[in-house]
Amino acid sequence: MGRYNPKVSEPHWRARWADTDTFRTLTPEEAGDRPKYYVLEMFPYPSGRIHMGHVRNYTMGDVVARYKRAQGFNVLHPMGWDAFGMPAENAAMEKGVHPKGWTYENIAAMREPLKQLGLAIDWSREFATCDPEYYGQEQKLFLELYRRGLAYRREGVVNWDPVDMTVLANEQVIDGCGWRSGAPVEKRKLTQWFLRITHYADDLIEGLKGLDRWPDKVRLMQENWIGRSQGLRFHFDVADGAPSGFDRVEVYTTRPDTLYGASFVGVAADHPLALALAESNPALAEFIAECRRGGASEADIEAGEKKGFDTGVTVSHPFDPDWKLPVWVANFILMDYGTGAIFGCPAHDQRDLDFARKYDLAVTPVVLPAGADAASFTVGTEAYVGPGRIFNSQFLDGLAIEEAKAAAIARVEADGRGQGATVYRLRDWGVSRQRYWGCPIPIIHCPDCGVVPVPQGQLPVRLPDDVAFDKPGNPLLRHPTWRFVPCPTCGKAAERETDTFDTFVDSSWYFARFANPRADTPIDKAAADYWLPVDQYIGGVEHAVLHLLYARFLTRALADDGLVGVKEPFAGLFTQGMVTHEAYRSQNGMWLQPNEVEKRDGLWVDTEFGRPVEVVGVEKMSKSKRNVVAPEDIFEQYGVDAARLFVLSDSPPERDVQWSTAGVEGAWRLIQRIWAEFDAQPEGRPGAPDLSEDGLALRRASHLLARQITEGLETFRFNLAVARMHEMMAVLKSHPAAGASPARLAARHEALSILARLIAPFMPHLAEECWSRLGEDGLVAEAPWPKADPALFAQDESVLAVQVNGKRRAEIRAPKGAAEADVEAIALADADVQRHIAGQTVRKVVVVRDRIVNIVVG
RNA sequence: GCCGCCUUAGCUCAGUGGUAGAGCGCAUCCUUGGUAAGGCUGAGGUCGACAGUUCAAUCCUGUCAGGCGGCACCA
Repeated sequence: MGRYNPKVSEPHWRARWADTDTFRTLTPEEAGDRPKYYVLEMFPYPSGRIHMGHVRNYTMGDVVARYKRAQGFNVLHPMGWDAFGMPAENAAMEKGVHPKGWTYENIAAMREPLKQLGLAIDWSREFATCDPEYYGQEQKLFLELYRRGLAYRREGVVNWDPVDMTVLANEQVIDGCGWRSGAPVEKRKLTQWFLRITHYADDLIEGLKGLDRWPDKVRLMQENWIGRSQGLRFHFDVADGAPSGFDRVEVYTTRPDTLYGASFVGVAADHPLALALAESNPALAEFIAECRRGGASEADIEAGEKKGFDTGVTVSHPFDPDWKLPVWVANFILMDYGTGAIFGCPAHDQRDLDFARKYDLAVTPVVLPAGADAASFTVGTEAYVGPGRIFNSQFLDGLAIEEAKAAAIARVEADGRGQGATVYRLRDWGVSRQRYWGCPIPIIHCPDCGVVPVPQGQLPVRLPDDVAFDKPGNPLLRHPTWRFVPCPTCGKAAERETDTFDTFVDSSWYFARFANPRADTPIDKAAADYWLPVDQYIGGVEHAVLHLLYARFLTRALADDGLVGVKEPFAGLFTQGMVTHEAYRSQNGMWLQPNEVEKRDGLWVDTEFGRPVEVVGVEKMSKSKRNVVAPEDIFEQYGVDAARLFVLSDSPPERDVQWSTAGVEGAWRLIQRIWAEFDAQPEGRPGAPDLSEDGLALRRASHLLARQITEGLETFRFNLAVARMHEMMAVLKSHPAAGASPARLAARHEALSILARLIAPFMPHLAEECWSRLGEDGLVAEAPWPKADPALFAQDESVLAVQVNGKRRAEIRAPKGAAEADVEAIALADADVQRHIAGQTVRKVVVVRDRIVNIVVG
């Protein structure tokens, strides 16, 4: 007899797993006919500390990995490090440490608590993206993309983060600010490397349909992000006033049906026509400069004020050469979407209407809502964007919108003025970063030969160790020797590319590298063919667009090159919620840590002085609010299994879970209760359980539990599985070992054996201790998953509720599957039912087999 | 503004077209040789609001309200 002591048991069993290499992944040959299962959690950035979010993420993956192992799968469950990135350089600048040393020390510091979590991981496959063995292979992949034209270099307007002194992808700009620094982003012109993700825009959308084990939400977000739209691309002929060389204005529209409602043509401030006109028009030049300044500011976007400049240029309407439209430069037109020019149809587009009202341009309705009168229908301050019939539109009159679009496109195409087109919001992925701590782009710039790839034999291009961080900007650019190399082609003095990759490149293929992380090619095709796709990927929803879209893109690019055999890297995706905690603020406005406050007489006070403390709300654990609970402290106090159990138990996995002391104590108590039942069981193996009454209820409960927990695991409802464990404890308690008959003891033994295996994915250390206490052979981690015996659920009698006019009035027993007429007779004969239908006419009786009877009277 | 999700006990959440549930918390009592405790019993619900479909709605449909998330001058 004794309490379960995680401090002794947990290290013991971890040592056993390590000694026996329990979680080593089998080679395909070893696996034989075991099916493969690849479960992966998004690998961590090595910040140096693990947090509760890691605990939750990796525990979830571990639950899946252990469950699938028990089911006989050959499981790949690896771990690595997303190790390049800004924080290492910030640490270098702030503390004078080298990014490399800082990163590897952090990895070492995080590896220990992760191992302490008891994760069923094959650690032999571990790598960090900053290992030259990894990024060297990444350089090979890039050169392959370059060879195929999927990587290219061009000058472009980029998002420049003035704090991090680097370029950001569009996806990394949030509300006009850098996603990491939070500083307002500036527009700059730079020559950058891009990956041609737009080449796969259609396929990335189409592929979403097949991802039926992804959250709808994430698929929707990706679809919106790619932003496909169908429309018409065509040109207006310039009628008058344009500089030479500009005899056309190319526009894109999704509403060709409204062409007869056009009242102006608008171009972006950076449109070539606008720039050409500005050369001889100072007022226009000033307007363009103003657009550039204001365009980035959040307040202006918020206000949404439309501003324009009439260029004096006119163009001819495509359907009527005599109809002239003015060309305006407008601040709300984006140069990098479509053609950077539009035609304005104020009656049916709110932006165009705002603009037209401000500058007093014509507003001609051409779509007539059903029931409206063509003679009197007008548009005031709200554009009409609903359905209707086309009018005021010559040959389009009377058509529905979709018909009119087709007709207008057909006419424009027949006239040779343009054609139907698909346009995407998605833009190519800029991957150049002006940083040191990233994968060097393996390119040499030669004054004569231009862009020259680093030859395969000279890879990897290693980062130099001797760099200085005393100034902002990229140390590679300032390095005295590193970048000066001879041109591989002509041998003349040349320079290395000093930009490094966006770290999202590193994480776009690591899952494929795990198939064989020591291969001397980027991806071991045979191993990747065996393991990919990842069967279950788990991570935060914050990566719904960035990481997951890049990974899907790169996998397609690699598949087209025959390097991998699948287009979709992640067959199943689960996005888990955050770990939150109440935040506490003292009277003087200081944030207090959870371990600095306590509840006294129902009020929160600070522990030291007993002064009242305000509970500010439940927020994501963060340093700034100081509402952080360190996993290591919890491991120390309650054990690893209690921490694992708690992050799985209180909320559905996709939602946020609120960390609380009461919650982890509840987890601790469940662990003790489970152990107490094993501890109370007499040693030795009783005979096989029989169906005698003394053990039947217990047998039913344990087999039902097996069914329920299996279902909970299959559907990612871990919190439900934990709730079922709680219920099982009540059943075990009502069938105690003390004074039990042999039949009950046998049923208990069976129930406990099932229970130990069922809890193993959740509380692996406790499960081993229980398994061992029960006298079962080997490790529970090697034991097969229990199967429920359906025969136990068969019952010969069912209990039915009886309703009268929809209200429950009685309960009757009837043979299982009894005929409706018999059940009806039993129900009508029931004393309680008689009472409720007395004096009324029975109008109808509804019998739902084995469930309920409803008697309608009146 | 557009799109999506959520709303069930004090809290965190299950659940089902047919008898409303769990954990935690709370209250009462028992135990104090299982003790950083254990146990018994109990209270607590207009299933966000309204309307519709149905013999029957917490569940299906619609409208509204509140909360959360994503996108946002994308032509």
